[in-house]
Amino acid sequence: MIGAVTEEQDKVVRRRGPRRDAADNRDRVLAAAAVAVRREGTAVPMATIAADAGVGVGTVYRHYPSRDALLGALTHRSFQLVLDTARRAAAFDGPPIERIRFFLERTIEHGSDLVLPMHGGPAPGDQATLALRDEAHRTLGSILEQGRDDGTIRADVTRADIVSFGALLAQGLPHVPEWKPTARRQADIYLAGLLNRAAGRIPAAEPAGST
Amino acid sequence: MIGAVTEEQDKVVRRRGPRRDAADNRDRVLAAAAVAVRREGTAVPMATIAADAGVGVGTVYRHYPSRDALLGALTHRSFQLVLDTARRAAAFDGPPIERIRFFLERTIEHGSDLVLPMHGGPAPGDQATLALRDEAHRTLGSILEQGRDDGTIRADVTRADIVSFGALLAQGLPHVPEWKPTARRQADIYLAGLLNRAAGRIPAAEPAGST
DNA sequence: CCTTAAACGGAAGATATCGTCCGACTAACA
DNA sequence: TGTTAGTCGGACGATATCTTCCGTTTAAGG
Repeated sequence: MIGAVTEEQDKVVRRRGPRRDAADNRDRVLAAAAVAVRREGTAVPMATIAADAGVGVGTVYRHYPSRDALLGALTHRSFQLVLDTARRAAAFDGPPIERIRFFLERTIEHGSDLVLPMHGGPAPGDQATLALRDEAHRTLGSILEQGRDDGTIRADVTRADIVSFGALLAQGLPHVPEWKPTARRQADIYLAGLLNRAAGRIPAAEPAGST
Repeated sequence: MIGAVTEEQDKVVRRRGPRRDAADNRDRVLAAAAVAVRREGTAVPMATIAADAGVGVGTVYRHYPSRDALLGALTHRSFQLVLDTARRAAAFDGPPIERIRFFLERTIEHGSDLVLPMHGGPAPGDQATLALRDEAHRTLGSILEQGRDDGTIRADVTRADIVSFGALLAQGLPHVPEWKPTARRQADIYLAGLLNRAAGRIPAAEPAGST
């Protein structure tokens, strides 16, 4: 009996992996959706996404059974990118303010890959994505605390402030065609505002390589 | 003959003014549209707007013959508010940085009345609205120049920076329910970043009027 | 090369939304 | 109060978009 059961399970568990074309199309649909959603909003026709991805509508619906599923996948991917960026920022070699700068600049560069703010963040039931978001917030929070502890960053700034500002920059303004340069300027001004004025200009430590 | 013609023209020219109920409904539709568009995006069904305004769809279409006309009216009104705010800011009694603060705070307060950034600014052919926008930009620019001239504001900041940031704050983040407090914090940080650090606190040169 | 499970595209029925049209209603003026 | 131009609401036919379904095509293992 046990042997037979094992064989059956084996058959069920060892299903073939996904086909190449399927995996490719899945990615292309997600990428096309990201661009289309930023361009036309979340109500963009599925047919448009399919056409942009170079596949049929049927293929879109096979990979993402509904519009919500597709938007959910988009959101998940966005938060993956945000968390990844936050972690790289935390590992960046430099004072806290420069880590935050790193985070904001990278976020701006991601551009149309970040679709999260446009339709309300993670769905309340999407635990996986919520976990990603929370971890990203925590990571950013730890950077901020370093800056508060060493006195270089205003003590009244919260991690929610940084996160909100990053989301604002990622979201952009629909009617500004070349958003990135503008976003970089905004970030520069904002970062200056983050510094603790009372601290004057800290001795900049060593010019570099003082790790 | 001339007399007869004059009489006819008189009849044509002296049409009655708009009826009370018509004027009221017109305003209610615009107000409802502003809220609905911010809540659901520019693709919000006209029926929803009509219901929110407490009128029939026919009434919406009579006042605004198409969705574009309605969005155009929304945009026009938004820029009227922005220009008005900019002018009040310019007349505000205080140093340039406080005038800019006044502008940003007022812009945040307007909240859902400002719908402009969500669908791409004024239509290219809408001269009246474009003029409103340009005048608002100029007004803000003059405030900024005062700050640059007296050395209190960073010289590398442009009026486009201020305008973009204001638009960002007005736009908000869809998934943040209580946006205004967050926006006020962002503005506070940004304003700090606007100040000219090198200037330290300069002796204010001449109090003013040295133009 | 052959077999087969899986993926593909797009036609088609079901829905949702649009914008028009017209009979009923009412504010404004005499 | 009577007249009437102007306004109101919402039903309706046209259009747009959604999602499913299935015959055809293809990647991958034997």
